[in-house]
Amino acid sequence: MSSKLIDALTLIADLDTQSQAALETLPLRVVRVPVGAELVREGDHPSECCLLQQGFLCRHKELDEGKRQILSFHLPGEIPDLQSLHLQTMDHGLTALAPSTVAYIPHGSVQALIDENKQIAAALWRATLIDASIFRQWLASVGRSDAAERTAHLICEVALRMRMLGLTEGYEFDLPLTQTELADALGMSPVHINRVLQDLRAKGLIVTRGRHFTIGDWHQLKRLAKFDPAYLHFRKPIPGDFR
Amino acid sequence: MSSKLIDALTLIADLDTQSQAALETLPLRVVRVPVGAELVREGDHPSECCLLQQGFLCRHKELDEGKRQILSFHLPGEIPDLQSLHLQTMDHGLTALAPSTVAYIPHGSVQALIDENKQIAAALWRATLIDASIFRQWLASVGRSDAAERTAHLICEVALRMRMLGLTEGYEFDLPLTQTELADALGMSPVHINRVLQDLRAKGLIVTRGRHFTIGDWHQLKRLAKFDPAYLHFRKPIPGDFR
DNA sequence: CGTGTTATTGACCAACATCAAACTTAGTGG
DNA sequence: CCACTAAGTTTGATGTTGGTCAATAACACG
Repeated sequence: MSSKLIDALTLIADLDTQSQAALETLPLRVVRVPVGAELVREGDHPSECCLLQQGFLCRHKELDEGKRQILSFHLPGEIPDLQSLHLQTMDHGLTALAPSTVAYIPHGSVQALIDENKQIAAALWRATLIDASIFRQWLASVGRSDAAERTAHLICEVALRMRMLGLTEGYEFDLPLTQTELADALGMSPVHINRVLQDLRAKGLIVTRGRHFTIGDWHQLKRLAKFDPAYLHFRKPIPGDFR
Repeated sequence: MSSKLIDALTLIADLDTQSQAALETLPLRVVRVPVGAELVREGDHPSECCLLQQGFLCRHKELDEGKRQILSFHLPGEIPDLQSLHLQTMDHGLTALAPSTVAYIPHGSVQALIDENKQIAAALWRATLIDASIFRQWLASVGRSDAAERTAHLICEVALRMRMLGLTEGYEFDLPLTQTELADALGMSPVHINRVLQDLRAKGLIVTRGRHFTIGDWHQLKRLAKFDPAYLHFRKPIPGDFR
């Protein structure tokens, strides 16, 4: 079985078969977690990192008065807290937003692999740099674009990332998020995101049935979002229907 | 002469004398640049990275209609575009906000050092991870706190970073930024940042003479900002006057 | 079914943006 | 050293986006 991790890493970096085989040897402690499980907390000093195999995670910071900011979403194949390898103290939390399967990998095993395989070292570093690139994009969105553009942009991003990871076909996907969670990611209120989504639906840009999304008009959505996937730094070509 | 780079890296990572010596061997192409010089542009494919020796840089994304978001500020000793080592295409620009001295280092030389010295490899990776941590903090600030808190937070961050790098003593420092640039960093309008600054001055939290800042009341400022320096991941203790 | 969560709606309001003008400062050339 | 200019800062008036509050409706699940 070709692992999700390899799918995700080969999407952004070159890995020869030897490196891929080496990745398969990583010892995994597989755990199923329910919605709402906080895998890592702000302030923790993890000794393992966390490969998502199935499900949907987010990283988040809690602020006072119940406010929180979701910092990123994570899809199968990603290692959201790879940074803990070099940053001892977590500056944010990691939580499951859908029922998920997670594989814990001891830092020592990852470090050993990095030490002996430069290709893997580069790929993992690159993965954390792409993380950072996505933070920059979100920062620019939250700082400088309005609610509709920001929302559309997030939908474009998630849809494309899912597609590139081979998790979906075409324009349909599940976004296992409440509107409140969307709001926390986009820096807005639940009420307002509700209205924005209604707007996007009214314009035919998206269709939703519960948490199942269909993109109704990719080109319009992309244009509204001013979405340019360059910041995702994929090494594989983007499929025609998502150009 | 102990280099700024070593000051900055030993602030966040352990480097033995051998590693420090190795860093000193990096070939530097030193250039002086005026205010406004764009060292790297969005879309570029740099073959060198850029060590700031003197001055003040920022990274930024341009949006349409003249809008822009400043993504980070950079102080002497930092390598703002270290990421270009692994991300071929720049997803943002790098510009001097003060007259600066910059040392270009070929990617090849950095990579060679990384390949042969694990301590340096770890330190540089860690530096990019701290970058990312700061993006997360900015994202949370822009997304979830109000103008005054955000502004105070930025002032705390820059003041502390300067102090930790040994660029300043006490509570005084120069911030070579126009209010428009501050606004672009904080995701607000120039008019509004002006009013927020007036407020902070009126409360005695800061004193400004032109672009020279003095922190009038660190504890109050820190409290208003809800500033917790953990996200900067320093390995050295924070001086008493900045606790 | 009943209960808790999530989505939706409407009324109202606050924070912040925009616009335009006046004022200050720093830099430049005569 | 002064006048001139351009850049940056400050102010006031006004507008808008999006937040808050509170109630209702729709689901989801045991």
